[in-house]
Amino acid sequence: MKLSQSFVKTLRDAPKDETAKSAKFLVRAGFVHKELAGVYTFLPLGLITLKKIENIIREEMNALGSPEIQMTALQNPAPWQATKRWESERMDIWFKTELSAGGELGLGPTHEEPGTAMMKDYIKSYKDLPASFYQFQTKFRNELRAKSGIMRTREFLMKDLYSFNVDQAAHDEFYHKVERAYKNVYDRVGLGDCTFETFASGGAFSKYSHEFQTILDVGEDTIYYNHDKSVVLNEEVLNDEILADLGVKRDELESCQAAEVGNIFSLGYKFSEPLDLSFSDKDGKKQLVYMGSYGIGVSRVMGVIAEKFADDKGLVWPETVAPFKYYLVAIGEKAGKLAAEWESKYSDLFLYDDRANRPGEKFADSELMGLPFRIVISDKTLDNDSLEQTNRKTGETKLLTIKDFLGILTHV
RNA sequence: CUGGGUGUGGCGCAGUUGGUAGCGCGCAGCGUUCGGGACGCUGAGGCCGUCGGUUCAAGUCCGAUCACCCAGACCA
Repeated sequence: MKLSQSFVKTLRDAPKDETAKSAKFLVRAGFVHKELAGVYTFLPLGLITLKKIENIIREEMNALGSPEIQMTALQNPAPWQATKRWESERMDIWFKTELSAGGELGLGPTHEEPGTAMMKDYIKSYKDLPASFYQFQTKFRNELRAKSGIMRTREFLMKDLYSFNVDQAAHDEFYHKVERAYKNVYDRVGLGDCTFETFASGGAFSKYSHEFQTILDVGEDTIYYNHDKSVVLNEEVLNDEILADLGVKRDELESCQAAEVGNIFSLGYKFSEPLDLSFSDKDGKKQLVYMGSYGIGVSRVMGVIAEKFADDKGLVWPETVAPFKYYLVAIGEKAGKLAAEWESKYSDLFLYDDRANRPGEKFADSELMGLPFRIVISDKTLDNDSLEQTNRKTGETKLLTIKDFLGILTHV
């Protein structure tokens, strides 16, 4: 892609209303554009990054054998009324609106209710189970206070998965598969080393749930862990009961800040009962469906990655989620022609800085945008049939021959 | 929602005791530059968040309101 077509106008100074390091860089580097507090447009570079994360999650969800669908943002109040979650006193994050013809609608903050209600049409018999589906969808939450750039917003992209099983044993088996899939996701986006499955409150649904928490200074949650981090729990469940359940003592736990990047819940009959999602078992007896729900905030994960790896010069994207692998800088006329050629041939790999700016600015911007490698070709290097490759993370620079480099490209 | 703070060209900021707005960056043109955010000259761009008040006169004083930020609370 050509930088001139990427809506990138890098800023020397971050707008003063951004505080989080990640938000400052994401705005300065032209990944996102702020519309309102907690409401962001994803510009070309930001959207490509978001889609890369989305695709990693999609692959892992597909590997579970779960199909992808897309539900609606607009919500029918009826199923929410059935579960007593329509009233704003019970769910204070609703964005509600109304139909011109009369009647109220909501903008979905999550999708347990419509998902459960919908499945009444597809689950009739034990033969229809197990079932599950997932989606990527824009969620709306009327947060009292948005903050930290794209890590806590009022409109955000979420992957949510819902599972339907005949009983708890069948559910538990699927739940463990999702746990493993989530670990794969965090490994693949580069957060594996610093993300831990954490005991958390089950809220209204169950005794405990599991969250995936990424250790992060500016994270909103406090987590506690034992020496080898084999036991990690959220502060909200730090009590004698769970300490006994987990077999750890309070004084052997340390704490740190962390950001929640995913959660998995055993819902049990919490939704199937009020919405009457049931099936006929082998004896023709009616049974309630045992449910689970599993979420990953895709845009928040992007924010956490940005926050986690940024250094004082800018963003540092892991290769798996970077919008492009190479930031291409050409110095000189001959080099410019070659760069344009590479960009048109491998447009998914190169972000070609085709601006008329001086090299120094391009170098600084390449560091701000944080692509894994910067490639510099100049008429000088071309005379030696070579180019310069700089690793964004380590700063290490090496010379490669054009031939070797093109060889690497064709193997990507 | 409670408490605190901020709104002045695209971004960051200054603006004295009220007298009709300025700087840096960015942007446009010309020229010199061209491997680490160059330099010179010229130029464009602002109802000072909004509404109302006080005053001969308001960016500046008063009131209201909106937006944004921080801390807390909240957070399937």
